[in-house]
Amino acid sequence: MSQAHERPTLEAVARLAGVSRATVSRVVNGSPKVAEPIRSAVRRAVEELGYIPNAAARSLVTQRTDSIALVLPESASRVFSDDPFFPSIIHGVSQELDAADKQLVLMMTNTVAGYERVERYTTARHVDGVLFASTHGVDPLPGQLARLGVPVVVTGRPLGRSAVPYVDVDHVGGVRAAVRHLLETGHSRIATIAGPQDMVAGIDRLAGYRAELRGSDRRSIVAVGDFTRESGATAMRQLLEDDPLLDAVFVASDLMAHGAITTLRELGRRIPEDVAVVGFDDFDISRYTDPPLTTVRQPILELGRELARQLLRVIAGEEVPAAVVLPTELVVRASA
Amino acid sequence: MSQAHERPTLEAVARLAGVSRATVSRVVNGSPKVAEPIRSAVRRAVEELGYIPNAAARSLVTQRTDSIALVLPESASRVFSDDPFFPSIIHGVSQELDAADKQLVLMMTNTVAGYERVERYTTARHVDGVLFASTHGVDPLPGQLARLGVPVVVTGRPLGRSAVPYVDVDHVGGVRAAVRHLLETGHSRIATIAGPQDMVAGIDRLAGYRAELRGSDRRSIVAVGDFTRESGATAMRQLLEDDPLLDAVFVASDLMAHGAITTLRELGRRIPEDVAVVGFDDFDISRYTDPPLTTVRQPILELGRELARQLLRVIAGEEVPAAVVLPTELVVRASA
DNA sequence: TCTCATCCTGAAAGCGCTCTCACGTGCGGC
DNA sequence: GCCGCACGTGAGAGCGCTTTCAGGATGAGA
Repeated sequence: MSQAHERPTLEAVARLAGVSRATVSRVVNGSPKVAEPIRSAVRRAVEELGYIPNAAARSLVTQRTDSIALVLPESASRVFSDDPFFPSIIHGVSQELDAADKQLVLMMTNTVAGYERVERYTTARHVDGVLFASTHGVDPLPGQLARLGVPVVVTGRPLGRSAVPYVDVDHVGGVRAAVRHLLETGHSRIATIAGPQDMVAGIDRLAGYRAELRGSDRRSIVAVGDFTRESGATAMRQLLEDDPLLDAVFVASDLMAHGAITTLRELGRRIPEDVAVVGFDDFDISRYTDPPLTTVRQPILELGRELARQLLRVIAGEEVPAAVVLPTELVVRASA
Repeated sequence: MSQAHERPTLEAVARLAGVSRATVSRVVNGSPKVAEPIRSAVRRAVEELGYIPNAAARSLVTQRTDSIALVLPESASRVFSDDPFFPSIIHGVSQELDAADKQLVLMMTNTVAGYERVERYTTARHVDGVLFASTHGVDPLPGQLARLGVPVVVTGRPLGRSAVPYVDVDHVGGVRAAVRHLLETGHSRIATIAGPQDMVAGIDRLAGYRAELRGSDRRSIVAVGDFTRESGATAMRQLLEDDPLLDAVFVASDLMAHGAITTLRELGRRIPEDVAVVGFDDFDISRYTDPPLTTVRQPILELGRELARQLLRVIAGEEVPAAVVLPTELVVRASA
C-alpha cells in the first residue's frame, strides 16, 4: 500500500550529515551548543531526508507527550446538537493548544466504561495534562488525578471543596446586572427560571437573582428547568400559573429563554410589553429570536482559551491562581 | 507535587508475579499461549500494582499509536458557534472511536501554519489514520497523505478526482424530494437559495434542484448564499426582486432558510401561504422556528460514525468502498 | 524406554530517541 | 612551553515495551 513505511530516523540523518545521533538531536531540539557549520549541515540533511522525529520514541525518554486531554462529561452527548457551549470550549482550547504546539485529545465519557477509560488513559500519563469541561455535580476524577500528580484544570467552580484550579465566568455578577436592569426599567414582579441545582451554573445564577432581589422589596418567583428549551417552556407556564401578573423573567440560559418566549407567545403575552425576558449565555441564535433576546453574555470561547492557558502553566510548573473568573456582560436587545 | 511519578513497569509486574517481562506482556495483550495459573498470577500482580502499559513504549515497537486525527478545515472556526455540523461530526466520530478504544486527536487548521502542522503531524505517523471533515474546495492534503500510505477517509465527495474513500449524504436525492414536494403541493414558481459553488454540498444541492425542475415545465430561479443566516436573508431579498411572484423557495441550508424566513416576514409574506420554504439540514433549531421548518434531514451524526468506521476498516487492512452515501429524508413541517 | 512433537516460558534484541559523561581540541595565561 | 579551561562532539546507556528464537517440560506414540 505504501512505499513510505521507511521513514528516516535520526541515525540516517546523522550518517548523511557525517555526525553523531547526539548532535542531530541537539540541532533538532535547538540546543545552542552546536557549532554553526555543523548545525547547518545537519539542517540540510534533515531537509533532504524529510526527517520528522518519532513522537513515541521521544516521549519514551522525555516523559512528555505534548498532548493534553479535554474531557467532556456524559451530558455532552445530549447537549451537543443544540448547545454551542461545548463546541466553543473545544474551539477555545484548540486555539490555545495549537499556539503552544500541543495536541488536543478529545475524550467524551458518555458511559461508565468511558469514565474508566478516561481514568486509565489519563493516569497512564498518555497526556501531559487534563482539562475537564465538567459542569455536572461533584466529579471525583479531577481531584483524584490532581492527587496523582497529573496537571488538571477544570471549568466551573467545583461543588464541594477541591484543590483543583478552575476557570469560571462571573455568573452572579452577570445575573445581578440582568435583574438590576429589570428593576431599573420599572418591573415589579420579576420571576426566574433557574437551571438545575446540581450544577454550579444553575446554583450561582439563582443565587445572583436572589441576591439582587434581596436589595429590593420584590419577592422571588422561581421555577427550575434543566437548561433545555423544553424545560424553559414548561417552567414559564408554571411561573404564569404561580403569578399571572408577573411582568419580567430572568431565564438562566438562552435555550430556556427561547422556550419561555414560545410559551409566552402561545399565551398571548407580548414581549417585552407584557413580560420582559432576559436570558443568559448570548448564543448566536439569540440575536435572531423574535424579539432579539436581551441576555447576559458569557465569554465561552475565552473560557476555553483561559482553561488551556492555565493548564499549560501548571504543566510548565508555574504557579496558577486557584480560580480565574471571567467577566460577564449584559447585552440589552429588544426582549427587555 | 506528586508522589506518583513512579508508575509500575512491566518489569515490576514480572518480578511480583515471578515471571519474565515477556510473559506479562503476553498476558496484558491477551495472547492465548499462556497457561492459566500463570495468567491469573500475572493478572493479580497487574491489579495489585495498578499497572498500565506505557503507550509510548508500546507505540515505539508496534508502530501503532491507537489514535486517529480528525482534521477540521479553516472555516470550522467561523462555523463553530452557530452550525452544529462539525460538533455532530465530532460527536459521531468520537462515539465510534470510543467503541474501538482509539483516541481522537482533534486538529483545526485555521491558518497556513496550522495546515503545515497537520501535514507534519500526520505524515509523521503520530496517528494511525486521518479523517478529514473537509467541505471546502479542493484540498490536496488528503490525497497526498493517502499516497504516502497514511489511511485517510474524508467527508463529502471530493471535487476533482481523488483516490481517497469518502462518506457523504445523498444531497441530490434529498433536494429532489424537497422540490418534488413543492411541485406536488401546487407551487409553480419555485426558487432556490443555493450554497457556495466551491463546496460539494453547494454544488450538489443546486444540481438536485435543477434536475427535479427539469422534469417539470417550471423555470429555475437561483440566488447564491454562503450557508450563513445573513446570506440567506440577502439572497431571499434578491430572489423577490427577480420574481416578486415566486411562491416557494428551496434553501440549501437551514441557517440560510432562517435568514430567508426573516426576510419574508419583514416583507410581509406569509409562510407557507404566500411563500413555502424548505430547508436542508434539519438542525434542532428548525423545529422551533416560526413556522417550524420543512427541511431535508441529513444524518450528520451517522456521517461521523460511518466516517470513523470506514477509517478503522482501512487501518485494519480491509477493503472499503470508494464511496458511502447515506440517505437523506424530507421532513415535512409547517413551512411548506 | 526412547523419540518427537507440543506447549510454554525466558533471554535478549531492538524500536528511535535524549542526555549524561567523557573525551578531544584549541586557546589564553603564566 | 606547559597547564588548565572552555567548548563541542560522540559513545553509550537507557526509556518500557513487543517479539523472535531457543530451549525446557511434558505427554503421546512406538
